[in-house]
Amino acid sequence: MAQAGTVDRILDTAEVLFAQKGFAETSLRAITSKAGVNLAAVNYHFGSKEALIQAVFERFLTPFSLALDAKLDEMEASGIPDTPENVLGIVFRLALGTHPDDPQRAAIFFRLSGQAYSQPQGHLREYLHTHYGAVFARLQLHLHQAVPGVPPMELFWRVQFSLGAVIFTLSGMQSLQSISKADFNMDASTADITKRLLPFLVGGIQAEVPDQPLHKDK
Amino acid sequence: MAQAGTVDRILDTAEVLFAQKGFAETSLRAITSKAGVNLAAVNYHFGSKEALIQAVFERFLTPFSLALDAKLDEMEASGIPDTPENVLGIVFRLALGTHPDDPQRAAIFFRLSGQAYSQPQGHLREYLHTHYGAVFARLQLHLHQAVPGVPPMELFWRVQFSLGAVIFTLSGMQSLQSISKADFNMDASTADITKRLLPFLVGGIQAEVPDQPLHKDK
DNA sequence: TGTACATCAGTGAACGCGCGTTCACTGATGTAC
DNA sequence: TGTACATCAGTGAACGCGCGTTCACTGATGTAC
Repeated sequence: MAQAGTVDRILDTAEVLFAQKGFAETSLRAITSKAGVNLAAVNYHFGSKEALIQAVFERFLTPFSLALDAKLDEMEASGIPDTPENVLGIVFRLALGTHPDDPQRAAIFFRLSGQAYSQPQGHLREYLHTHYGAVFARLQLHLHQAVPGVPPMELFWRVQFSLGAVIFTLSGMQSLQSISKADFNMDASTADITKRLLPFLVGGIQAEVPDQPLHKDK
Repeated sequence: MAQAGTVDRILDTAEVLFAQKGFAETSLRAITSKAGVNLAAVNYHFGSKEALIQAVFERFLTPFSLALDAKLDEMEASGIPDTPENVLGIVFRLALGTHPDDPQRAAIFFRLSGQAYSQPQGHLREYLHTHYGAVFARLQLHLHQAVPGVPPMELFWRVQFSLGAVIFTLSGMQSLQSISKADFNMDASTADITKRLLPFLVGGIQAEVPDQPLHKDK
């Protein structure tokens, strides 16, 4: 990968920097200088910073969604039951990838996912919905079967809450790790944190839905 | 408030814009033009944008932490038990304030809290720890008594996860509301969402802690 | 009471900086005849 | 085989823009003598 082409070097570097600092906070100058390519190369190959972001998404999400589809096939074929642990566990293991100790990978995945939702302009979200909406819907269906007592809309929001917990935590990892170290004298790897996250999210997603109406509906 | 002084007009406007778009995304020109004051007035009265952010925090958090202290006094005096619902409920009601239908207020509170943690430079976090660390520690103590089975460090992380769920959701409210409307044909107010959040967070915080060691410890 | 000076809120214009983007250009490789 | 042209990856420098900040300045109010 040291001698990879310009396009791949840009994508490799951009992926890491975007995950570490976010899209807006990562300048093209930072990417190109770290990648050892000319500043103008990004606009030459991708057309714009926005298009580079989209390309990073595509290169990352395409293999992920294929793997997720395969895992769900496998799950259905072998009769593994739909429980919140199983469904979320699949996503987490895929997000951590084959290198569960690589602190970057899960952060990249969830941070990219999160940016897609919080992006004010819709085009990125629209792109993702078009290309990856089917897998996401399939995942949500399994989750719904795992917690049939939670109405779809409630589940929609709980998935958002979960995404928020994951993204916020992984985004602020550096700060949080130093607090964790100061208060408890203990380091915390990404793998540790995702293992702490799973029970928390499962507890939240399968929580009982209060049956009183939500708000002033007599 | 229409005829308030320059300093208050800046603070009022900055608070709203910071909550809507975040600190980095809100320019001094946006604040001063909306507030109807001169651009240079911010640096004249506060010294820098960073100091303005700190002033917004102070004006918001001082009454909040006083009210929280009072509520915890009240709770202890009247013998209301420490349950996750009660402890989180207090925070939520205070964050929503006296106007539970004001979509801004909760967003301001949680977004400000969140920025304090995710800020890469420590000075803002240090400032908050000095001025509001005591109330926060008291809150965490009550939460610990509400879920005695969860070790302190696990609880620390679960509070982070909760913060993340709240902040991420409220930050992306505009986007999420349009998705919610498109998929379920239903509007969602901030008050609705905080009501959905409470059971989710309670479920997550009181989830059982897996007793197997976390990672490769034999 | 009048005058000189100090203080202070507020202003308009400019400064330097980093940003994404653009543009004219180079040099290597492929293709047509 | 040689020559003219086309294509394309990559480059260095500049562009315009919005940003936070700075600076000289104004005008009103207070204070000293």
